[in-house]
Amino acid sequence: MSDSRQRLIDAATRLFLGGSFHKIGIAEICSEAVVNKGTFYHFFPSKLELLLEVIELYAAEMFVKLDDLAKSDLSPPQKLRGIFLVSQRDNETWKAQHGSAPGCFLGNVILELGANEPEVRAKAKAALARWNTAIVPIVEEFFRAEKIYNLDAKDAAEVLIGIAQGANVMAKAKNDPKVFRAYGKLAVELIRAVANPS
Amino acid sequence: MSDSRQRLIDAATRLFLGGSFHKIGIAEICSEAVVNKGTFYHFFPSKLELLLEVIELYAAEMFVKLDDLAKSDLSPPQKLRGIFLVSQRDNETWKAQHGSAPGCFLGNVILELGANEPEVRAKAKAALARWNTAIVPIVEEFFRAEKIYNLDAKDAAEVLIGIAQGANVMAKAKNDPKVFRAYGKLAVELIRAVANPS
DNA sequence: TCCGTAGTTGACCGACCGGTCAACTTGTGC
DNA sequence: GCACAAGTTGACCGGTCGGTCAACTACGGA
Repeated sequence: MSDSRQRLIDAATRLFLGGSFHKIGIAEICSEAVVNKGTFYHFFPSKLELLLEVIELYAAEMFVKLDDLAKSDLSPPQKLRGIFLVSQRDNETWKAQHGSAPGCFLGNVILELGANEPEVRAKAKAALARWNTAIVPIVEEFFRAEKIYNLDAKDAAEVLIGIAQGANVMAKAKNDPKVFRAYGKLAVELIRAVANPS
Repeated sequence: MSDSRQRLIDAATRLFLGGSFHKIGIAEICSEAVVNKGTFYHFFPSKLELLLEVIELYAAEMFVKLDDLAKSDLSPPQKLRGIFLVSQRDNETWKAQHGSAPGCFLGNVILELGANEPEVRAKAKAALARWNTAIVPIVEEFFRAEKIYNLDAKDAAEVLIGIAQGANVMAKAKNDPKVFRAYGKLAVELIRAVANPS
């Protein structure tokens, strides 16, 4: 069994995250994967099809991280903040290796292609929905701990994802993954505030 | 006096917002602006240089909108929420004409080019800082109205911008500008909550 | 009227784009 | 040992990329 296909996916994941879909050429992906162009088209019908697969895998990886977080033994508020720390760690790791905070691959893809590639947007939307299901248990646990009964966990989870996407934009703009810490802290207060309006 | 230069900027603004920097070619910009390629390079040394100018103008336009909002006679909480309604209206207008929510041009540019083009990132960072100065009066007014004395208006303004960026990502992912309303509502509660921690 | 400058034109450049293809090698089941 | 599929190769395709350039026109000031 050849691993060319996997090498192509790995290479594309790295290159797309570090650059952008339209900037990275197939030749570059093949070069990074040490594979010939013909082999690329043996495994993928088009560059876009490869992207869809990369999105899928990125989404799955992130889902696992969030799921692990949900199953961890951290305190409920710590878990909530942990959602942001996951992104922070990813950004820090990448920046240490490449010099720039990359943001969230899903957010990058949505903003670059969301308006013109319906398949990409649909895939990204589905990925966000999956992340939502990973976060809901965290939110529910937080609700139980804080005796919050008047909020919908799914709605809250979605807002958290949105704020995390915003934090990714700011982290990339400032090239500083530390911004996530502030947003994580605020998110906890936000949920409490919405549950107990003044 | 020729208006070719302005037409090029207008065309590029439209095309970049609807697509992405790397996807749009100079030929396409020239075609949209009804200008020859040679003329393009008479006014701009490179495609990137044009982008920088487009960013500048987009940032200035948004600054005016936020500044007008600050000077309006809306109530303090309404002004806070208005920050999000500005983006919502922009997205709605564009979607009505082109079918897709475009997000925020600044966010789009940051995620696509922020990691690889230091000039772009610097420009975008500066633009975010200018928006911050437009929002600070809104936040300060809100602080006065709510008798909040323990928070820094500049910090709060920055968080608001970050959340608005996140809302733009979500709006583009769902192709639904209505999401802004929820984030605007939440932002008000968030500020209150951080000021009065439980 | 003439000059200089600003603006315009479109052919042209080499490089690269995404994608194709027919020939070839390698691995597998029988 | 053979057949067949899976995988690999790299030359090749038309088209487009960002950018250059020398020739040309339009126009305001002296």
